[in-house]
Amino acid sequence: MNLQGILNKEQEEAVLHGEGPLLILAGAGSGKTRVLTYRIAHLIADRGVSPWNILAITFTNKAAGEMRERVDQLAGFGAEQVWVSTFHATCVRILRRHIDCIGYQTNFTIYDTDDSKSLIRDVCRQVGVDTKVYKERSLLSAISAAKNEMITPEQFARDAAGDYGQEQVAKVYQAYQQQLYRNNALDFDDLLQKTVELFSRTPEVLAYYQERFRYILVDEYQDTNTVQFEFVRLLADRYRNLCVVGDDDQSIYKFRGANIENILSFERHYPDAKVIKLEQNYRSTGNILKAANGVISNNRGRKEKRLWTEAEEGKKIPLLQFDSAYQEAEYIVGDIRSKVRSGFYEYRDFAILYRTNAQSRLFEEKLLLSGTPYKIIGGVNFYARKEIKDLLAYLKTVDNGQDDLAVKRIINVPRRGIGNTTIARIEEYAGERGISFYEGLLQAENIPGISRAQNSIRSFVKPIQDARAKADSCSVKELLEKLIEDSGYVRELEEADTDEAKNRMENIDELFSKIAGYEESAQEPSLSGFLQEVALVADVDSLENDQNYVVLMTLHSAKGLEFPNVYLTGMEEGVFPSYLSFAMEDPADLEEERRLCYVGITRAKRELTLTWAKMRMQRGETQYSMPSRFLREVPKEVLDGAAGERGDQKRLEGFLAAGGFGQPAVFGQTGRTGQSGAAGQTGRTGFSGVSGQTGRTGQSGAAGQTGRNSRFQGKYQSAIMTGKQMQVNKAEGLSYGVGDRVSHVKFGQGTVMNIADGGKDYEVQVNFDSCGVKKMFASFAKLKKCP
DNA sequence: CCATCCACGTTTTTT
DNA sequence: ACGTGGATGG
Repeated sequence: MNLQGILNKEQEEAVLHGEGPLLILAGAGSGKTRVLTYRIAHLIADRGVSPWNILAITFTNKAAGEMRERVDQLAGFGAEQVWVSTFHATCVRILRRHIDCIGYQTNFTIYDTDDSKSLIRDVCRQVGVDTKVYKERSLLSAISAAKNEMITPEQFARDAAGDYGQEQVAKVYQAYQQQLYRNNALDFDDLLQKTVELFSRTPEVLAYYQERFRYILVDEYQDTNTVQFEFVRLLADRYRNLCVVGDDDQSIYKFRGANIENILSFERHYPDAKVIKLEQNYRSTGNILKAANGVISNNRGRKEKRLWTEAEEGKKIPLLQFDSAYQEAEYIVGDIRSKVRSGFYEYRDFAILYRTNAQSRLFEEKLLLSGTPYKIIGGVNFYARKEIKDLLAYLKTVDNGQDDLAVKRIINVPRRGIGNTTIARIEEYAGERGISFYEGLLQAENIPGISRAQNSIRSFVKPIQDARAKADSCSVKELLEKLIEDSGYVRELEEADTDEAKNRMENIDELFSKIAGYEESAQEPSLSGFLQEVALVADVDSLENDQNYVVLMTLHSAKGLEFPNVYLTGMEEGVFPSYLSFAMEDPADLEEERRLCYVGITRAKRELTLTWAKMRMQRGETQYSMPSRFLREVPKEVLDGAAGERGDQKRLEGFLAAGGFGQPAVFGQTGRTGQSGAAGQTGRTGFSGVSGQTGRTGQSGAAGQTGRNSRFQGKYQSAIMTGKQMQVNKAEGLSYGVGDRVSHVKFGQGTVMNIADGGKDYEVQVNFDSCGVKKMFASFAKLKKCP
């Protein structure tokens, strides 16, 4: 493979490294993914390593997907044999084959955090621990921490002896683990922990995987916790061809067990390890890098390194002060719009970053008001929504009746008149006989004291038994269709006829699209396969590069991403750094916040804007804050002098005087035209040409919809309330009209019959070739116009 | 058994 | 401010 001119000296050295342990300390933007992918390609092409013998591990599905793509491109034929996946997915794959060696069944279900919490609640009731004294959340994090440190319930109990509080936790931990086992379920931590247990207890299984994975590469190594480290260590033990890439300055997950020591002490574990530092940054301008270096250099206990770049200095960094968070949001949205209007940037070039999810609210409001397309990453996960969890519980029950939690979740959803008393009786009956809750239901006639519920139980069990009978011959889609029909789930929602019910229906439709997507892409689609995939997806994974919208997310979610324009917002003492990080007196917590700041700054390629507000609402209270200490740590010479001190006021005034956006005066103007003001604006400035957004911009002015600012605001407020992520704004307009041919992921092609303005969205009526007329919401249906 | 009301607790997040 | 979950009364 010819690497000439593609890599710098250090990168090349890392790529060409032969056998043995290798630690790559890769600063932000130094091309670590490039090094990893080229290294894989090099191993295959130049060293004759079989792709089959390579394992590449990442933390997120998105990172895995990206690496997969790049490896496939680079390494060409055979590349698909390389195992590229997340820690958790890797473990699931191994456990599905071998977990029977340690007593579980291979069709185990995976519990998410919500499931774990419910289980903890149940368990606390069982063992008589008061959840008012011992909160589920803290119990769960104690248990999770124990699992990450590979402390078994028995060992935990031993260590806890004498400490009443710890003894209670130990009791819960033990019972929790037992119940998981009975439910044939694993929580997220178990996936790692059980794999390590499997390796330790069955040397032949370990030997198989050691032999299989002769070359192991781990990305984001600074985020590994103790179990993950142990997992990697065991796998690599035989051939010692372990290559890890990480940046101790970007370790931001200590709170969930990431052990920064893993990277700092790699050389201790592998004294013969080769260490390569990548310090040349290819992402950001000189000023942005200086800011990042300035901030991070305040941390102690880090590996010394200094990012440098050959790139130009770039623009100075505006540091803007606002009286309120409201104005901060207004300014930023206006700034984005004017930069887009200038024609030099598109919406997708901007990211608004903040410390906590709650801060997204104000930005969302302003973006909606101005008709700017945006996407919020994070917040409530799609798969964490009630209706979705309900339906998945139905599917889980069909797939694996041993999951008591899933069964109990839906036994009375929709309402069947099965209450706590009945459930307790069944639990008791099943407990005595050592059978699962669902098996108990099947024998309901034998259970005394629940005669009145007999019919209800039958009406719950029947649809599930029917579905089971068909599970092998039916697609997942057909199975779920039948289940929601027979169980009356959708009927209940239809009858409710509220906005909320409508929203849920849309989410259910979305779930069907996901199922359709799965069944198309999977090699051998199956119910278990679908449930497994769904259990391991996150929200960041849904970030699509080809969509044109402003992205909003927490600093944590932003790691690994880059944007031409970044706004680092809410830079206030108490917000960022979070008050919790200095209330606890552990200086390590503050250092983690500082790393977070470093991560935020280094996301920016061309322009970075730092903002803070003197006043903002937090938890219903007005809070006044001082500027963040991190702002002081940014070297003065890279800050935009004109923007400092009073400069920001000037800018703001200038901006507003120039017509800005969003203020009542502007709305009055646009409203008057009766058509759509913002559309006129965007049209004039060549917005549609630049953005590549099709769409009749004539529809795009949200302001044009109503003349009255307040009414308009109310309408959009309700859209915010629903919590639905408006990936495609109504305000963006539709790319199709009545009579056009369109296609839909699930229903295929059809003809648009009608488009009605449904308030916060368009309701589109389409006559599909395959299944007739359907009504759907435009923002959700993602209809594509057929050429 | 179910609907309604009040109190509580709110970082960050993957999987 | 806001949603969740437990207690309470019908």
